[in-house]
Amino acid sequence: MPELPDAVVYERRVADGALNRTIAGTTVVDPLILGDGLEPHRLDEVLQGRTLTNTHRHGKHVFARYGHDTGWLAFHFGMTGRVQHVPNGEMPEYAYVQFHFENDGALAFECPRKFARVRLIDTPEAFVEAKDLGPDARRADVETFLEPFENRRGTIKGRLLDQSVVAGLGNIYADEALYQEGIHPRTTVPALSEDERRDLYEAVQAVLDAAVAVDADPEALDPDRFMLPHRYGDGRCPKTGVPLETETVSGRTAYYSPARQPPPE
DNA sequence: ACTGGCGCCTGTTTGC
DNA sequence: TGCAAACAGGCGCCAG
Repeated sequence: MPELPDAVVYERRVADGALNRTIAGTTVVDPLILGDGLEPHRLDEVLQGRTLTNTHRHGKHVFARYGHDTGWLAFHFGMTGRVQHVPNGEMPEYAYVQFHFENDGALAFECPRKFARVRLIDTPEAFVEAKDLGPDARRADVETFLEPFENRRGTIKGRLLDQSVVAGLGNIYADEALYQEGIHPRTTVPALSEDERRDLYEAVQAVLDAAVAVDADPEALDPDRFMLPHRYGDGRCPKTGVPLETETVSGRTAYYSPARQPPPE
C-alpha cells in the first residue's frame, strides 16, 4: 500500500532488519517480480556473501546499497507490495522475493498483486534520472516542488499523481492534501493561484508528516482533521458532516467533500 | 510535449 | 448463501 509514507516505513524496516547482515542467499518465487530482465540466478550471484550497507528513498522507491562501490537494490511496491523482516522458517504467503541472512531470518518482499518490482541498479541518482522522477515530495522545498507545475494544463489531481512532476504522492494522500486545501481534484493547474499552490505545498507536507507519524496507517490519522479515516469509515466529511463524494479523475477514484471543495467551472 | 485512458495481476468486497 | 462483477493506496504504454 505504498505511497511515500509507506516507503518511509519500508526503508526503516530495511535499515533496521537488513543492514550489516551477511546475505546467505536469495529465493525468487516468481521471476515476474524482478524488473529490467534481472534473472534469479544473477540476483543470487550478485548478493550472496554481501552485506547491505546503506539505504535511501526517493518518492515511492526504496534503495539499499550492497557492498562498497558495487551497486544498489531498488524496491518498488506497486499497489500491494511491502517488505518485512521475518524470523527463520516463517515465510509469509506472498513473499515472492526473499533475502536470507546468515543465522538471522530473512527480508521478505511481498506483493500479492505482482505489480511490485525488485531491481539491481547502479545508483539511486541514475535511476531517478532514467525513470524521469520529479523531486521527492517530502524533501523538496516549496520552489523545487512547484517548479514542475509551471506550464501544466491538466487536473491538479492528475499532476499530483504524476511521478515525473513530484515523486511520492499516490491516490489517497493526493486526495487528502486537496481536501485539506479545499481544492476540487478536477481543478486544473492553471486555475490555481500562486498562493493556492504554495498552500497546497504546505498541505502536502502536513499530510505526509502526519502519515509518517502514524506509520502510514491512514485509518490512524486524526479523524477530526483528516478525511482518510472517513473514506474507510462513515464516508462523511469530518469538518462539515456532509457525505463524501467520488469522481473518476485521471483514471483514479477521487474522494472529496462537496461542501469544502467546489467543482471548477 | 502533455494528457487521459487502458491493461497488467490477483485478492477482497459488492451486488444480484 | 453463491457466484460474477467491480474494485483496489501504481505504473508503463498508447493514441489523440
